[in-house]
Amino acid sequence: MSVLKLATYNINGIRTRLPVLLEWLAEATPDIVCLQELKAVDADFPVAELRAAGYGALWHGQRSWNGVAILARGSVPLESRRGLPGDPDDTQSRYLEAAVHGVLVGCLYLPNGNPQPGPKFDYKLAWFDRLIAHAATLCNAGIPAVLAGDYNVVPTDFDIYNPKSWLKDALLQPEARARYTRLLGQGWTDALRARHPDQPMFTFWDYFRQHWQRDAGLRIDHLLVNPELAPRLLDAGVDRWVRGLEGTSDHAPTWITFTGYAATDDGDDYEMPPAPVITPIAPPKPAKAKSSKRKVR
DNA sequence: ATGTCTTTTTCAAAAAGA
Repeated sequence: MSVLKLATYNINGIRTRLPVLLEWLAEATPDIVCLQELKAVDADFPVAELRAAGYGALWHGQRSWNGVAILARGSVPLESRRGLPGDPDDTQSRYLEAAVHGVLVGCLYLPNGNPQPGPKFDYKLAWFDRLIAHAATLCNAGIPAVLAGDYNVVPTDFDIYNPKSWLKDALLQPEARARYTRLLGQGWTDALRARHPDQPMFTFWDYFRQHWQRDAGLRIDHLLVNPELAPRLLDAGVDRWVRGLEGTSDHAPTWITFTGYAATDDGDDYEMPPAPVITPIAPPKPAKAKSSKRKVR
C-alpha cells in the first residue's frame, strides 16, 4: 500500500518565494501540490527549477495578481479544466484542475472579497456560487477528487485566534460562511477539521502586528475530499515551520495523506518523463477600453 | 484606522491588493 501526500500552499509570489518553495518541497516531498497567488505571467513560471527538483507542473499565471498551479512529483498533471465554468468574461486566473496520481485535483484561489460590502465582495460570492455548481459534478464524479486551495473563508469562530477585530472582514461574513457550509453539504469532507476536531489548525498569519509571533492565525486554506477519497484519508496537517522561514509567504503549506494505488507503491522510484516542450500559454487578453468598466474585477 | 509586504509604473515614490 502506498501513501500519497497532497498539499495546498498560497505561495504569495512564486518568483520571490522560490527558495522557500524549493526548501519545503525537498523537506516535505509532497506528491501533489496546489499553489495559489503565483503573481507571475506564464512565461515567468519557474518550470526548469521545479523540474530539477523533481516536479512536473501545470500552471495558469496572470500579471501581478492571482495565478494557480498544480505540481506532481515525478510526473506531469493531466489538465482537465482551466477556469470555472459559468462566466466567460471572468479573466482572473483562479482555478485549475487536473488528474494526478489517480486523483482529480481542483486547485482554487477564491477571491478575498475585501472591502466589504462592495463589488469585490459581490465578485467573491458570485465566484463561490460558480464553484459550488461545478463542485457538485466533482463530488459525484464516482472517482476520487479533492478541492484544495485558499478559500478566503474562516468557516467558524473556532478557526481564528479571535474574531473581534475581523468581524467586518470579508473572510468572516455570514454569506461566505453559508456558502462554505453549502459546499460541504454536497458530501465533501473538510479533511483538516475532520482529522483535528479539537485544534484550530491555522494556515495563515498576516504580516501585521506580529501575528505570526503571537500565533494569531486563521484557517482559510482547505482540503475538501469527496466520498470516494474520504475513506482513504490517513492524516492531515499544517507545515507551520515554513511560515517561520526568512522571506516566506503569509500562508503555510497545508496537507493531507491518503492511501494511493498499488501501482505507485514505490514512492521514491518515480521516473520523470522526458522534458516536454514548453509552450507558454498566452495570458488572457486585456479588456479593451470600451469594455473595461463593464465587468467587476 | 492601523499594521506589512509585494508588485507595478517607470526610474522614485506612491498606489494597490491582500
